[in-house]
Amino acid sequence: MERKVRVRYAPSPTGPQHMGGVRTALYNYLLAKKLGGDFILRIEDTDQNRFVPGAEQYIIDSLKWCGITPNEGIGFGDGPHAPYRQSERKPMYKKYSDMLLESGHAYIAFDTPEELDQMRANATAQGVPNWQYSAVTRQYMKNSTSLPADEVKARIDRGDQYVVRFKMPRNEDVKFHDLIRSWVTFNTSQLDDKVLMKHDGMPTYHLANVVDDYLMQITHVIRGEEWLSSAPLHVLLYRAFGWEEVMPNFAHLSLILKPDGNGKLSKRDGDRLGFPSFPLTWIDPETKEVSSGYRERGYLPEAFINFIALLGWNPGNDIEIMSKEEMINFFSLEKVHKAGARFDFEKAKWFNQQYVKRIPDDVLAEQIKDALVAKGYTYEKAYVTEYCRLMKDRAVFLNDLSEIGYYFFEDVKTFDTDTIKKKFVTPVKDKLNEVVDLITNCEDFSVTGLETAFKAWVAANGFKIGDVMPLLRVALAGTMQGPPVFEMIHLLGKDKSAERLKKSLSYFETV
RNA sequence: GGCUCGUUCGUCUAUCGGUUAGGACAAGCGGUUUUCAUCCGCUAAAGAGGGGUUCGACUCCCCUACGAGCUACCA
Repeated sequence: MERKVRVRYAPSPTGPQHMGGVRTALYNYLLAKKLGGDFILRIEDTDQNRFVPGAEQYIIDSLKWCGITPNEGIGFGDGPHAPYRQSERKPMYKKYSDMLLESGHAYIAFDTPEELDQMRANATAQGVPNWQYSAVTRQYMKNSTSLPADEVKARIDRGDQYVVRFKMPRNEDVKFHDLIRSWVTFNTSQLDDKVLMKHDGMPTYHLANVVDDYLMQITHVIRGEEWLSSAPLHVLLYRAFGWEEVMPNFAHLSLILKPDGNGKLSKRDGDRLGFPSFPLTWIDPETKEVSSGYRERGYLPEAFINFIALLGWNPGNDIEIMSKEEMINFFSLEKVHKAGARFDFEKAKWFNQQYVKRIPDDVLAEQIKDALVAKGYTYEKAYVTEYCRLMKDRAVFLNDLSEIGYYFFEDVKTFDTDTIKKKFVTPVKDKLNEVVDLITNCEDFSVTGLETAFKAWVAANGFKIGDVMPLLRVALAGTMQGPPVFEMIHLLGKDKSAERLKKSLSYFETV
C-alpha cells in the first residue's frame, strides 16, 4: 500500500539550532513538498536536565524566518497527532515499553548510574575502553534477566528505581538500507542494551523516536549522521514491535564541517572566524553570551537556505541560484552527497549578493526602511528606491545597503584626503566653483544632460576629465567609491549638490 | 581502542566503466566603468596511496593512510 509521505524534523530544545539543523529541516521539507507529503515539527525534549528556556521558540522562529513551514507541529498549529512535544506525550510511552517487556525484547535493570560509572571505570582501568551493558555482561548486573523473579518484584514493590533496557541480541547482523548510503550493516555484538525508559518514566530518544514515528506515520527519517550508529537499534525496535512493514526509510546526512581544521562546525567556530553559524542571533539565557545569526548579519532567508541546501546536495546540473520552488522541483535524496561539507563563508556571501541584486529596487527600499529610519533619516520611498538602484550592486548584505551610501542621507563624514591632496591643485582648484554654477544653472538636469554640460565645461577649460571627476566625487561622497557622479548629482538634486559642493570645496582648501 | 561512515581543483560539487574530468566560489590576469561594485573574457587549480577486476577505471573489489560520527538513565 502506498502511504502518504510524512517526514519530520525532531530537534531537542537544548540551545539554539545550528545551521546543520536548519539544513536537516530543509531537506525534510524539500522532500515532503517534492513528494506531496507532510512535514512535521516534533520537539524531542525527553531530557529534562538539558532544557534551555527559549530554545524551542528559537527553533520555531528560525524555521519561520527560513520559510521552512511545517504542516503540523509545535508553533505551526497542531495536527491529528498532537501533542508534538515528547514531554507531553510521556504517558503514551509506558504502554510500548511494557509491550517490549512482555514480549521479552526488553528487561528491567536496577543498576544505579553510579554503579555503571564504576563498572566502566574498572573496565577502562583494566584496558577495556568500551564496557557495555550487553548479552555477556548483563548476567552480572542487577536486572530482571539475572535476578530471581521474586526479587525483581520485591525491588519494584519497595520502590527501587529502575530503567528499561533493550535486550540486544548477542551476535546478529542488522542490515538496513539507507537512502543516501545504500546498505549498512552492524553486528549486534557491538551494540549495547540501550536504555529505553529512564528511571523517571521518561523514554529515551531511542524509544520515543521510534514510537512517535510509528504513531505519526512517518515514512522517511532524514537526520544527521550522528544517528547512523543507533539506527540498527531503531531497526531492531521496529522489528520487536512488529512494525517492520511500516518502518520508515532512513537517510543519514553527512555533517557540516568547520571551514578550517577538522571536525564538525560548532557554536564557537562561527564567532571565532567572524561569521555566524546560527540562523538567528541567540543570547544564552544563563551566560548572556551572544552567538550571531545570519538574519542579523543582513542575510536574506532565500539566500541562506539556497546556500545551505547546496552544502551536500546539488540538482545535478549547473544551476546554483534557486528559489524554494525550484529546489523542491529538483530535490532528490539520491543527489545528496555522502561526504561532509566544509562550510565556506565567502561563497555564502556571494549567494547573498546575488539575491540582493535580484530584488526589485522598490522592494529593497521597503526592506531597508527600518534601518534607515533607525539612523534618523527621513524615509522617502521614491528617493530610497532610486538610491537602491544605484547602490545595490555594491552591497553584499542588506545591512551594507543602508550604510554604504550614507552620504545620500546626511553630510559627508570623512573625506578621502589622499585624493584631495593629489588632485586639488592649480589650475583646476581655482576654477572648481564654476562647477557649482554649472549645476545650479543646468537646464537639462538629467544624468546625460549633466554629463554633457560638464564635459563641455571641462573641454572649454582645457582640463582632462580625470583632473576634475575625482574631486567632484570626493566632494559629494567623501570617498572614491560609489555610483556614477552624475547619477549622484541627479539623485541628490540641484540644491543639495550645489550646497555640498560649495561646502566641500572650502574644506578642500584646508587639507 | 572498538564499530560505522566517508575521501574529485584551496572550498561547494558534476561524472552513475570509455570525457581534453565539467560548473561555481575564492585567486590571478585582462576588458567595461571617471572610481568602486556589477558585468564580460582568460589563466591557474583535482580523482589520498597501493593492489586487483576489466580491452578500458575517478567510477567496481581489497588493503593502507587520513578524516568524521558513535561508543550516557544526551539528543
